[in-house]
Amino acid sequence: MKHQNDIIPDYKDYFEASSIFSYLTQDEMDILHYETICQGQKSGTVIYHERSKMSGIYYVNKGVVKMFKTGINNKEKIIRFAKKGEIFGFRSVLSNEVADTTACVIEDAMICFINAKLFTELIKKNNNFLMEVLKISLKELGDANKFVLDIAQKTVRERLAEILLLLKDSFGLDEQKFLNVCLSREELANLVGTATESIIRLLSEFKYDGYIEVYGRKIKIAKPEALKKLAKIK
Amino acid sequence: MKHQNDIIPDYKDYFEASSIFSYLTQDEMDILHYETICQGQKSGTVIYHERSKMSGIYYVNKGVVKMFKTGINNKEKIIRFAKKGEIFGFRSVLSNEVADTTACVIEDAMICFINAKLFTELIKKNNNFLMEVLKISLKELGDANKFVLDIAQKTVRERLAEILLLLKDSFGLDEQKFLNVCLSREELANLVGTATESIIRLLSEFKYDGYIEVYGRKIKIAKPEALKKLAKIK
DNA sequence: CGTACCTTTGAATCCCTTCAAAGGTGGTGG
DNA sequence: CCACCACCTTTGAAGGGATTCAAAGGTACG
Repeated sequence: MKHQNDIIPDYKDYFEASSIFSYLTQDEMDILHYETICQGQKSGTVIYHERSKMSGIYYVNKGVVKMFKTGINNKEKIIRFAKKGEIFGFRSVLSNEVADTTACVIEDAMICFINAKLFTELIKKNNNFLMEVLKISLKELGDANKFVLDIAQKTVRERLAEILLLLKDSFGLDEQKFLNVCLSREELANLVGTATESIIRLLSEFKYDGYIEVYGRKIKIAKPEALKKLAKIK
Repeated sequence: MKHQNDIIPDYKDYFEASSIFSYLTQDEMDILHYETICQGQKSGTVIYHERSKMSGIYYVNKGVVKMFKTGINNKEKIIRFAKKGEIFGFRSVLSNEVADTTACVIEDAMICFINAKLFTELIKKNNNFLMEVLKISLKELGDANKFVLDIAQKTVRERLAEILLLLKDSFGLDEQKFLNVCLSREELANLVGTATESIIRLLSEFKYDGYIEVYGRKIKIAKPEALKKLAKIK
């Protein structure tokens, strides 16, 4: 493994036991470790841009990456996050297309690069591994379709409540019920699909109603049940 | 092959040469033909409902199927269409989840059913076939993400223009430039993600501007370039 | 030929966006 | 260490796109 950074985790720590790579054989794992390039990345770093040609896929060893599409007036729409143990960038590599999202670090991260040749080889040789990539894609597809329904039919208020709960589920809460992820108001807006000002107004409304507490970018989910009701989740 | 219907196409005609099944071996193809159940289905027939357990996947030999999710006030959001040569229902089968959409015939169809056991066996045994299923999923994922951006940032007018062009691309035009698919105003609304009345007003606006011609449910794409400009497609 | 459903049009309302401006915060360099 | 600047957050006000409700006209099918 080629290290390009001073913080070097243990060999075995690069890939989570629960990650998709647990489906590889020992031999394949050895090759993967040898070929993988890991690098620390500061918050704000762009891993790749929309419309750029992809030379491989990425694995998040630590930190958080947001993936967004750029639309009208350069306004971003966050499609999903990639966090510890997850891969990203494989859609473009496997479809042989340029990237359709931009990937940007939002929490200091350790990002591992796996070149396209190796990744496609692993996929072609190892059926179990391929199956797992398919399952990840299907999960993302299900999530995307669900979001399409939400954004088409729910109000901004309902969507914000739902997004807060989704963030709770995917990043978890600390012992004081604070979300384990910090987003700017603009990022929240780009996630919900609305204007920054609307997010600000609604957060202060939720706060007033006692559903959440807000300290800067730290959000405490005080009453998840109330949010759930508000979000009209079945 | 078990026929449950009076119109019986040629053996070899069931599965398009260009379909995903072309990646099967001859042996696999024989088994597939033996196990597949094909049936004519009238427009309006529901193939499966949201939240129902899936016992297999479906192949469209002829006709068109719409797949939609049901949201607030039972309003539908059409997620995609399946037409000749395409499969549907595999997301739920492979994820081992209940259906997250309802599949409903909108143009008299011949639908073939492939039981889950056979489908998963084929997928596990034939890597090329699995790879194709992955590619279909990735295509759908890319489309879904694109739509999420559109619905988050574009106006209804822009989205309608874009949807008309998408319908043109996926169903084609006849020699008089009429869309080769007929949708009710409500279905168009459920596709664009808006109210039926909005679609009616906008269609008449497009008509007034000479971009389209409308005769009942038949829509003629008179000026695709104008629509493209209107849709703000890059 | 009547009924059910689809389409059309009008009017009122509202949710949300946009624009503008002020207040707050953090980081950097002199 | 403080001043300055850039960026983020907040609040107000105005405007508009889209929804909703209501009712009439049209069409298809039994």
